[in-house]
Amino acid sequence: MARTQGSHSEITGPRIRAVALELFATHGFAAVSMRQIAREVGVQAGALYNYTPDKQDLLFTLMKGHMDDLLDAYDNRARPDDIVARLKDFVAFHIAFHLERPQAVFISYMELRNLTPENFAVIEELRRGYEHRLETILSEGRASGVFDVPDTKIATLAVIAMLTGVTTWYRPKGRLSVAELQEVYWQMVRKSVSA
Amino acid sequence: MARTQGSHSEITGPRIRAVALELFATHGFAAVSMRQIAREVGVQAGALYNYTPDKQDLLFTLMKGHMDDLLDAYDNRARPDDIVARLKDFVAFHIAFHLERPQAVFISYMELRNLTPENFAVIEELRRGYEHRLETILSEGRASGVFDVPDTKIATLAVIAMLTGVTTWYRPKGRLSVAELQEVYWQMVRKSVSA
DNA sequence: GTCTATATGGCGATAGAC
DNA sequence: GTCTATCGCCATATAGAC
Repeated sequence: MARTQGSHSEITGPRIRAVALELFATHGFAAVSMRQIAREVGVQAGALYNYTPDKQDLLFTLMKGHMDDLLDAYDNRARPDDIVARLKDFVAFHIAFHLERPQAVFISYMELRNLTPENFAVIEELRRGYEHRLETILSEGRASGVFDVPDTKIATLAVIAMLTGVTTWYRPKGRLSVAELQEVYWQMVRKSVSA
Repeated sequence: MARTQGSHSEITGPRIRAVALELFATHGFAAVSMRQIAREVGVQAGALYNYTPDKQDLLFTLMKGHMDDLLDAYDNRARPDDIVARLKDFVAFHIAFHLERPQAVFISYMELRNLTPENFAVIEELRRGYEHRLETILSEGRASGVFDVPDTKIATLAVIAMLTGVTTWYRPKGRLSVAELQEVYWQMVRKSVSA
């Protein structure tokens, strides 16, 4: 198929997002320029605007995509009937998912304040939806007497904060495998909410 | 005492740091300009350089001061003999200290990547020192059979991540008092490391 | 779809008058 | 100690040629 010289519509778009993800995660949204992204992609700065209306939209697209992936991945898992097993599954899922995409996780936690209010509201709503899935597990378990937590809302946030913390220090070459990490964290979470 | 017109050496320095703290926490280091800081302080941009050699030093001073305050405050507390009481004290201290200065906490976690490598190393060392204080508690408790944690290093990071998480959602006008929060988190931490 | 060129404005930091 | 003025540079985004 004949192609205009230098034209790569199917390649350049994803490349731009991949480069932006990497650069935003490393240096921060505000510290990265469109020229820097263009240089890394291998085009001139003006060409970026064929793919994104502006820099803000580039950030929003990355964060929205990450949250959609997170919710889709969780909702498409087999959901154990047993409530303890369901909590264990959540812990394992959260750790594995977050360790697989550290850059997207980093951006989604650090760059919230660089979103416009409208975009922030969208991401915030998705994040709350994810938290709600864990809170439902804790509430059900408490109702049936398996879990004992003074406040399911706080317990939800506490567990998620604890689990997400792994992304700040985990290195693939490290002492523990992901499976071992999942087990260590599961024991701590299990005990922290146990009756 | 006679004073040169417009000269305020004892006031301007602290004012600059207070304004920078506020603006860095709200918008991020990279997104805040020296002109913005100067405008908020009420001086011209050039005058800032009587107090700081550059923007980087302003950030480092804020972060270093925060870490020094944290370690001083912790080390100047009465330290309970009982190991469980010592862990409970750590939990209460960490929550109270962090909730009292949300902006400094925010900067210290979010702006690490905007430090020069030399400055980063200094902050990192202080942070490790703080973590070490908790790890010592967990190790002693495990040795005496009071705590059961598979890995004191991971347990340390997990507990700190969980506790620091309160700063991302706590609002002074909220449903729970700081004392109630301390109690809720203490119950979760206590159980998570219990034998 | 990508290029070059440019409009428009802000940046960190410094010099020298007062 | 603060001011005004400025250096040299980079920013986002757009226009129009190819």
